Amino acid sequence: MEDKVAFKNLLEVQKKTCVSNTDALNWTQEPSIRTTLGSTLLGLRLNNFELPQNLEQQPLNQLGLLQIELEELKKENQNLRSMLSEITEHYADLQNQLLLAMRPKKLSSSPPNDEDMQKDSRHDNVKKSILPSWQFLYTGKMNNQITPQEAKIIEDQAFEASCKKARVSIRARSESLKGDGCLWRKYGQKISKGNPCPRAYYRCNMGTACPVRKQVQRCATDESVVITTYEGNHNHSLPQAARSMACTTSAALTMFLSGSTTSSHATTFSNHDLFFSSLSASTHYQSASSCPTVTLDLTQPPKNYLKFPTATALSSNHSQTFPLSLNGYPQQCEGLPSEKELPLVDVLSAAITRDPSLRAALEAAVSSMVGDSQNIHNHGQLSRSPYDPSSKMPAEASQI
DNA sequence: CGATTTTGACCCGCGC
DNA sequence: GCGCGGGTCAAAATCG
Repeated sequence: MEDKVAFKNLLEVQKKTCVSNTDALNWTQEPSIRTTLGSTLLGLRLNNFELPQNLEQQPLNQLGLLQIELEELKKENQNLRSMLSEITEHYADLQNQLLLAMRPKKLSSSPPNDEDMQKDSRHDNVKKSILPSWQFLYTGKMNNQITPQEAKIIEDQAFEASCKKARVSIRARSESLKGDGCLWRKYGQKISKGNPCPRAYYRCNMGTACPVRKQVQRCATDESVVITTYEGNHNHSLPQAARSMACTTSAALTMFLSGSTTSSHATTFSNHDLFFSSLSASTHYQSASSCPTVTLDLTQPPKNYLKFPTATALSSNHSQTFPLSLNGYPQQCEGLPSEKELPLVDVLSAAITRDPSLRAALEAAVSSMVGDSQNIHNHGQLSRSPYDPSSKMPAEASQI
């Protein structure tokens, strides 16, 4: 009897896991998600045929009940497979629409002049380093629809966008801050306009010539909130704590790009210092640097983010913040139909087509971050901070 | 004494 | 062209 109960529980867990992992596939083909879903489906399929060893001793009516459940699960498994193929197809369509929306801008522009040509040659090496992370857009059936010339145009746009480095900004209560696992060297401090608290500038001191920098500043309106902004990618290996943070921020960026919070991610990162359940995110251009910045707000109270992830609302006004929800609750958006009326792919494609700034932000974020997520276990965004109790507390850290 | 922080000067992009 | 503001540099100061 215990075996039967345990087996039913197993089936329930598998059902829930499978459904939530399908949710997780929304508009992303991130390998980790695909792997997770694949292994879950495989496990479900295998377990369908791996009955408990003493099942033969169960009464026939119980066996029949279990067989019925198995049949139901098989059907559900089949449905999930069809959903998966449908979602994959929608994702490819979305990619197509994104590229189509990007094409007219460059195709209608004048031919490149000498200066453009010089710029091209000057940045060829940089382009080559950007391309791999951008190339994922040219996968699947896209290969049949994008000519090499168009691909180059899009590549140019990706380069232009990624010149404005995407940054990750984290808002957190100072008392909740822990070390991010990396060594930082302070190289400057400034009083910025509109905030009496000084802004401190740090450079990663772990690797030689590591380009990663971060800014730390207390919030002007709430001094208990510390805003830490990271920029660049580490060019060296990181300790476990830094990798953990990197996974968290990179995954947040990935989810932002895919427009959903996935249960598989939530499971994967639930043990991290910065917990997704208290996360809300937005991306915007900072006035001074024109950098697209993804902001992770860890000061908000936890939300029930395990609801079915849906489309994110997208602002049509590029001078404002794009309200992007990572908690599964889209924000209503003027000018766009209700998401109850449109599938996610339509909402996203409409918003991307409508808003060039969002498009640029996506390009920049994809260019600078997707490549990192591919090496997520080797590199990281964040590491030991001046707030790490084990490291020395800089004087300005107590001021900000 | 080397490593790190502090702090004023400088650079550069942007808006007017 | 000029002023403003953000970001960086580098010499001096401080720390362990």
